[in-house]
Amino acid sequence: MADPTKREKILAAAIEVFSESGIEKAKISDVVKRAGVAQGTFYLYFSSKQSLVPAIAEQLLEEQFAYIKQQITPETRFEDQIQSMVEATFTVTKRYKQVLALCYSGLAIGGLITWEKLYQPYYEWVDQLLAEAVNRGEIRSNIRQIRVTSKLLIGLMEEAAEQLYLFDDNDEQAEIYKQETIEFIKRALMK
Amino acid sequence: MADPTKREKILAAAIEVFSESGIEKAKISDVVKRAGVAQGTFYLYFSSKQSLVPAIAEQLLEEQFAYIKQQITPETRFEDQIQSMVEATFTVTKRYKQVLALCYSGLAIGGLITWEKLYQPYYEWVDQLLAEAVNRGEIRSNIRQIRVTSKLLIGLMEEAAEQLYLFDDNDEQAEIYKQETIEFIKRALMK
Amino acid sequence: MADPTKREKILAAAIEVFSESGIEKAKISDVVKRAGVAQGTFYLYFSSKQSLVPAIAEQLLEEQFAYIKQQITPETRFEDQIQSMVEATFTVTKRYKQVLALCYSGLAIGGLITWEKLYQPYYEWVDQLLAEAVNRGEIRSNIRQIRVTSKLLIGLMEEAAEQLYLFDDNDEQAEIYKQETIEFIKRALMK
Amino acid sequence: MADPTKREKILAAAIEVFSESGIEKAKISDVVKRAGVAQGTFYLYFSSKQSLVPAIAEQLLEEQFAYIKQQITPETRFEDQIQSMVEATFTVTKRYKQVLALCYSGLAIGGLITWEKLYQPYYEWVDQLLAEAVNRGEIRSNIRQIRVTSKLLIGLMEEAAEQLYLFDDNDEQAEIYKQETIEFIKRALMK
DNA sequence: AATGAATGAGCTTTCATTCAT
DNA sequence: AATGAATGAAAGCTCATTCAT
Repeated sequence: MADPTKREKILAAAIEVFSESGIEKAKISDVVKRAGVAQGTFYLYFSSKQSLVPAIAEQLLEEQFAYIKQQITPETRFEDQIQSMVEATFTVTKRYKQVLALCYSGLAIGGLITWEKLYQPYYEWVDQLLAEAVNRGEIRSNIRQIRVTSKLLIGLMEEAAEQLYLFDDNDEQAEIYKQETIEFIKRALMK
Repeated sequence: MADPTKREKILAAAIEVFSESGIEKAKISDVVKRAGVAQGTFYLYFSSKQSLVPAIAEQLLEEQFAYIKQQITPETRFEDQIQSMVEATFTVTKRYKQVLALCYSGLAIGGLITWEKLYQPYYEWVDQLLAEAVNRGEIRSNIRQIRVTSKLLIGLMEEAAEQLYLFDDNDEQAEIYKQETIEFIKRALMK
Repeated sequence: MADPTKREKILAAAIEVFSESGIEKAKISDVVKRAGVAQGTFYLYFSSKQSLVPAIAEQLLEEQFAYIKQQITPETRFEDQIQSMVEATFTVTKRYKQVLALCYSGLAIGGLITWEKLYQPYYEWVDQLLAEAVNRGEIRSNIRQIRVTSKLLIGLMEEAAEQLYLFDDNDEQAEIYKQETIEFIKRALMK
Repeated sequence: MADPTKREKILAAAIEVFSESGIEKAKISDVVKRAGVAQGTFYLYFSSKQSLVPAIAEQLLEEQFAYIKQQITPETRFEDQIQSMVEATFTVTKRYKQVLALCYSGLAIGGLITWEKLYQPYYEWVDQLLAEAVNRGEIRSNIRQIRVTSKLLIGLMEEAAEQLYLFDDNDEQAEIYKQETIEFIKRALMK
């Protein structure tokens, strides 16, 4: 970690280039050009083109998670928390839609375990949110395994946002998607 | 469609090779070798390597959709239909887990529209299922837009199955995942 | 061996290029340019740049051995045979001096066994020559192991020729080198 | 020669690395790592990677020559001297077999003259040995040019040792190789 | 329709060398 | 004298695609 700046420059450039060209078409030569470093410098910080993908995914998920956490107030009602989470998920998905698809595809190729590991803190955080809501009596208590529900919850929100922004790419429908998702979740979980 | 047999051989070989090697590493030369045709023959049936992906996806989705449709009886209660759909989705996902991730990634790169189009009949079919259930008074009638709900429904089931088979890859947990998914959906939609 | 012509073209070009540039500096791109084939074609006939070296060595040794064999009459006296062999060795070494050094160095890197294998027929042929001369009573019969003597004999002739053409590169001294070598061998072996 | 210690460390490391990896594969970065100096330090003592080869060769030949000289007593009979020289040559070749092939190949590429120059003192020393033996009437006096005979003599001994240790690599045959070589030389030169 | 040898653009990666500190 | 991060040219090799047969 001699010079964090340089690694970061490369990573940032890589996110841009990968977004624009897709992972297959992206050339390291473009990445380094945009990062303003020499070709060889790339290999001081990353072992290969492939090894960029987890690094990008990590950064993205971290930003994403940080943003969502920051939007949620722990003390509020679960109902409001859901609304905030959905809003946050849609916001973040919109911002990173290109790269998210990319990461998904990049990791699908060989790094499913990595992906799972990166989501771990997010899962744990939602686990806790759910557990507290159960304790407060806000949501049903017949959940067999909280982790599974957390995954369904997160999966559903992301699925909805991806449907909207990746496939429909229709911002006018945003409200409908969000409301339907919130309603879906609230009914599925709340008493 | 002069010689359906040859096209099908290539497609089947491609599904195998793509599953084994991933989309990037897969070589046309391996596909044709396994299909038992010459290198050039490939280009009589497909315009490029890329063009294989939608073709694979199409075939897979068709099989998948056919299987699910066949499992569902139109006259039964929505509750039973959900159960059957979840079962079917898990079954199909398990069978094609490798290739599904692949297709997802392959299409994510450049063909999101295609993907959407391929899902069209599936969406329509679920739309109708939901509409009938609304008519029968089995599920809530405050659904703003049926298509959005269909997407959420399908997305949730696939998400759950993928979580189970792609990430956890833990067949013992299957029952828990299924039950939780069914419970989730029933509560979300039924009166 | 679909098209021997193309492989041969590449091999011939490689011998030229390798002679001019040395093995390290030689570029495959130059080889194919001179051979008049595409870059990729090279890899249809050779698996790598490295794999050219044994192929070149093989061809060279074959030519060399063929030439030497053709110069020697089996029925003549051993004394005359030695003279012819030395002459032939010097002739051939002179002709291929560039590439011989090259092969020697190229094989020294990783393929000593190959080198030994390529010499096998030459060794056997000299073995026989010596055996016959022993039978005819022309050379001393206290040779412990004919193969060792064959190797010494061949090694000495090549060493002498290489000294002359690679290091001294002085054609005026040729006669002296040859005469001394012949004298050396005759005394060493003949009764 | 500001800091002989550092130069020597690099040289010693280079001999090791070159022996293990061969000259092409050997990396300066490995050499400096093993020498325990920084990458840039290398270029304070050597102008390039290529320039290492003559330096290595020089050191090796010096050691080799020193060892051989030390084994030979000037006053003894030529017959005994030959025996000692052959023994010494085999010993040294065995010890340095890896690096010798390497040097040979390394110099073959571009530095034949260097190689010749490095051998100069060895040639001169053998010249003198032979001259003295002629004077003492131990070997035949019809040698046309002593230098040529010295080269043949040295070449033959090294050739034999290399055959044994580089190609056969069969220590059991050592005695046969040595005896045959000694016999060969004695007959070739002695009255 | 079928073949498969030939193509060649273009990629990643390596590593000797430099130079600011 | 010493460092080691940074450089960037250079090359081996791959593989989707073409085309003469």
